[in-house]
Amino acid sequence: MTAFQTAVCRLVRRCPRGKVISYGGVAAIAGNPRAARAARAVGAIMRDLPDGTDVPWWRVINSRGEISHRDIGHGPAIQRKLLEREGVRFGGSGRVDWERYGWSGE
DNA sequence: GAGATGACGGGCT
DNA sequence: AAGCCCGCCATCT
Repeated sequence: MTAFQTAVCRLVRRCPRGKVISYGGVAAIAGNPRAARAARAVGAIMRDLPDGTDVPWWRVINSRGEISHRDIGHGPAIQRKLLEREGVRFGGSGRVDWERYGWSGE
């Protein structure tokens, strides 16, 4: 475990149910000054999380408020269901209301 | 240490 | 609106 991974995981674990945050946001709150760029690294960490982890990785989405994964097919469906189960509503364009569900680290 | 990689972001077409 | 491209970061080879 690197220091960066530890910081990111600790932060995401604090994200409350029914809330979401962007990859860039995680990097920023985790203390990375180049958040917009470090976002990629955050994604890599989420990707490597094992099943049964205590890190709510599904609450981490892209800056547009949608489930990204760039270009996958069925992966997003699982994440979306997990979020909807917590009360997060998706708009017609498949996006969440950032103002309503966004988390800023409190 | 150099090159490749990708759950990203932002800007341009 | 949808897609493409480029830049940067942490990691892995």
